[in-house]
Amino acid sequence: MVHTRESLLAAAQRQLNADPLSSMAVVAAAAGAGRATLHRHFASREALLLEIGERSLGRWEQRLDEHAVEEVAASGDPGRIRECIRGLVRSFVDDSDDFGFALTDHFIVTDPVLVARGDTLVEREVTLWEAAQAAGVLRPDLAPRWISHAMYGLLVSAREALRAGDVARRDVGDLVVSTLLVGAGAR
Amino acid sequence: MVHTRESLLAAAQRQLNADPLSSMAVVAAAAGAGRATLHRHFASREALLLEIGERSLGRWEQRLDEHAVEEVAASGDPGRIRECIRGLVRSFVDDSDDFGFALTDHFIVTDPVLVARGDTLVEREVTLWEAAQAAGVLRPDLAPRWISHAMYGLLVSAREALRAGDVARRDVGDLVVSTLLVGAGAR
DNA sequence: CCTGAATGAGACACTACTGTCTCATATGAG
DNA sequence: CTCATATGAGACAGTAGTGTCTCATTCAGG
Repeated sequence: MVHTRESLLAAAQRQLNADPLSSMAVVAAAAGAGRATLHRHFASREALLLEIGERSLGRWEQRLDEHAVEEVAASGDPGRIRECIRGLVRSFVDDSDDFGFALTDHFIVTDPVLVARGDTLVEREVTLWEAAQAAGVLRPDLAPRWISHAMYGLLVSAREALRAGDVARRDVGDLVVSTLLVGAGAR
Repeated sequence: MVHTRESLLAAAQRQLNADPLSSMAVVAAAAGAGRATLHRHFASREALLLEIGERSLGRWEQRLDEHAVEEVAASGDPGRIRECIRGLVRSFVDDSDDFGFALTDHFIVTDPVLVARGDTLVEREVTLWEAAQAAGVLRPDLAPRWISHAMYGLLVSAREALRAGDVARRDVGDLVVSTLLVGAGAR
C-alpha cells in the first residue's frame, strides 16, 4: 500500500472526527497504515493535529476566496451579498462533515498559532457581515462577531443533527441558511 | 478543609469546563483537595464524568420543570408559549456557562445511559416546539428536532462568544433568543 | 482535652500511549 | 529481473495517568 501525506491526513481527519481521542495506533489503522508509517509523515501526534488544523483553516480560507468575500462586500450590492452569504454558509455546512471536529476539539481550538490564523479569517468574514448590515441584508443591531459565532454554532447543530439522523443531508444546508437568516420564529 | 460530594462536583465541573482533558490530579487540586479524597468520592474518572453528565442533565430537566413546558404546550396560548421559550432559552444560556463542556465533551455526549436520558429530555422539549408551531409562534416548516439542535448550537455560540469576549454577559441571553427566533437577516 | 473520622501526601503497581528503532518484506521504477 | 525505497510488525524505553494503599496529620464534636 502506498500512503501519501494527503491520504494519511484525510484518513486521520475522518477517524478523529469519529473519535477525537483516538490514539496514533488507531489513526494509523484507520488509514490502513502501520504506526511507523504514520510517524514517518508526522513527527508527533501534536504535529498531526496541527496539520489537520491547518488543513481545516486552509479549506475555510479557500471558501472565503471562492466566494470573493471582499469583492462582494465592497460591491455593496444587496443581492450579491445575500447570494454570497447563502453560498458561503452552504459551503461551510458541506465542509463541517469532514472538518467538523476541528470546530470543537480542544487542542485545535486552543493552539495559539491556529487561533491567530483563525482570527484573521474571522476578520475577513466580518467585512462581509458589516457590508451586509450596511446593505440592509443583515440586522444592524447584532455585533458582526456574534453573527460569526452564531453561524459556527449552527454548523455544530448541523453536524449533530446529521449524526442523530434528524435531518436529511440534502436539506441541512438550506436549514442552516434559513435558520441563520430568518430564525425559527413564525413571520 | 471539608469536602462534600457537591463541592467536589462543582469544582470538577469548573475545571473540566476550562480544560476537558484535565487529569484527576489537576481536578483534585482545582477543588483544593488531595487526589485520594477525590477518589474516595468518585471511584474512577469515568464515574466522575458520568456524575457530571447526570448533574447537567438534572439541571436541564429542572429547567424544563421550572418552565412547566408540558403545561404551557398544552395550553396552546401563543403568548405563554412565546414567553416560555424565551425564559427557557435564557435559562439554558445561563447554565451553559457552568455546564457548557457537557455539550461537547465526547465521553459525555457518547455515553449510552446519558444519551438515553438526554433523549427523553429532548422529547419533552419537542412537545413545546410542536405546540409553538401549532400556535403560530414557530415556523411550521422546520423539524422540531432541528429546532432543538439549532438552539444547542446557539448555546455553543454563546459560550464561545463569551470566552472570546465578543459579547457582554448580560446581553448574551437576549442575543441567543433573538437570533433563534428572528434570525440575523434584516426584516 | 480526647477521640474518631476525614484528609493530604506520597508510594506503588499497572496500563496506555508516545516516539524511536530495527529488520524482514513488499513494491514499484528502470 | 534488480534494486532502491517504502512499508508493517514489533521491540523498546520513557512518560503520564489511574486506581489502591498506607500513614501521619488535622480537625470537629463530645
